[in-house]
Amino acid sequence: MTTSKYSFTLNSDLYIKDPTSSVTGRKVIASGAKLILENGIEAFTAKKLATEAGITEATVYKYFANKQRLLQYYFQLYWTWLEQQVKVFTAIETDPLQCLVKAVRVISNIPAVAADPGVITKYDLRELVINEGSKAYYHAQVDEDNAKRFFAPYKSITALLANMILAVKPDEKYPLALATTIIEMSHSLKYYAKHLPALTDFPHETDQVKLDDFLLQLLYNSLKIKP
Amino acid sequence: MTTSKYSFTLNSDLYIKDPTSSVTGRKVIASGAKLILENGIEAFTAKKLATEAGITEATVYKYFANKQRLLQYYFQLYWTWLEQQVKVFTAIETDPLQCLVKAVRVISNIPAVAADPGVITKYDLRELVINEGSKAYYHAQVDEDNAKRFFAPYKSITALLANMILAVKPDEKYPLALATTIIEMSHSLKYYAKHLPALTDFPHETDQVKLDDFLLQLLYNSLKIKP
DNA sequence: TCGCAGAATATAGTATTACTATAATTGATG
DNA sequence: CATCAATTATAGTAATACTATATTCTGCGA
Repeated sequence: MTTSKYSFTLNSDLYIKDPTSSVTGRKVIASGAKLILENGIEAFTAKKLATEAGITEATVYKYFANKQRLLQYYFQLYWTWLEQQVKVFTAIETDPLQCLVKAVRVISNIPAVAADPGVITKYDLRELVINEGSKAYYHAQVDEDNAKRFFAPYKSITALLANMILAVKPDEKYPLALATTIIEMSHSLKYYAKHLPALTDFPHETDQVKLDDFLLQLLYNSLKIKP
Repeated sequence: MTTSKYSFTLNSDLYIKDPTSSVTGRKVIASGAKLILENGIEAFTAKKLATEAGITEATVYKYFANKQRLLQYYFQLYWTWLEQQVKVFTAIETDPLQCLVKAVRVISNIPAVAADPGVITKYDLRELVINEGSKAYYHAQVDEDNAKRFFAPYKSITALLANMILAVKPDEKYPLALATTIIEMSHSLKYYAKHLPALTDFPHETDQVKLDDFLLQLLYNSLKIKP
């Protein structure tokens, strides 16, 4: 059952042919992620992907119409997976606050894991989304793409977190904006810590602990709860 | 003295020839902003800029090495100007809290103003930076560019806000991260309100008031102050 | 008024990219 | 064994992101 590595279904408008449906398709996904991570989406081309994957350029275009779609595929894959993770890890919690705290920890912190060659690790996928994810929607076609529901998983995890916030503090005026803030900053502060450390108080890439602490503080304070 | 429209000096590594030093250079800046705003940086080319400005493509390259540099020029122009604004508007405040509140309001809210043809309004410049600004640093060359101090103005305004935070709450553990959060969310929530309203609680573009309120709440709560 | 320098133009050219098209080959299936 | 889909090999196009160079224009000082 290699195909069911990711058991959820992604928006089929993202691809021309489902890349999980064949060995070649999976090579496209894996090599694409590797190259985008290494040199960024701007330097990434279909030709390089083909060479890396040992296939032809034409084949790449059988799966994805262009590199924007491939990026959006990773974006959707990541957020869909992360929402699942949040659900799995919070399922055991009964206390709404513990539930929320757990959710934030899951969102903020994905442990590195031994690499499975030829498959992207979640850790890599996360780094890809941290580095390039915003380009999936900071784009002239954002409204079109939104109409195609390409950002549904991102909205979905935000709504999930917002509901958890409401469960703790039912009169919170801005649950969605607060959820968005937590989610967005968990990504961008990690990028800043690595590349623009003057924008953070945790200048070392290793300081995941402080980032988690900051986000939880922000949340506790917003909900007016003593930690 | 049209030349001194922006009286501060930008990092000269950003350009090959100072675009404020000639009529042609100013046309490059104005037309570039117009086109990038209209269709995004991806669709923007030197040829289109040349046509729009009524000059030749070669001339464009006399001013900027590539479109990434032009974008970074707008980015730097915007943050430099905004920091000045913050300084000007907070100068009259003596109370640290009022000072901070004023700063957040200035950062979050730039009034639209009648267009001066051929010159970018601050309102447009802000929209450009909201839409495309993150691409100035979410880029494979971020470390190189950072070494060239291209992001200094962005760091500077963040540091300014962080110091204002410290003035109100000297024991704040994460002043920089909090300042970054306020600054970043003031931009991205505005973009989301317009394009991905499901991520916010203020779905109409006009709801600047709620965005301001959200950011101030976030700040008050983080500083544990009653509004 | 001349001559000069710097600015901009006109023109051309290159390597690369982002695709699209098509015929030939392979490989699995019934 | 025939067939059908997947993939390849090959080719081609329009656009992009520059770079180069010779020419023209413009204002300025001598």
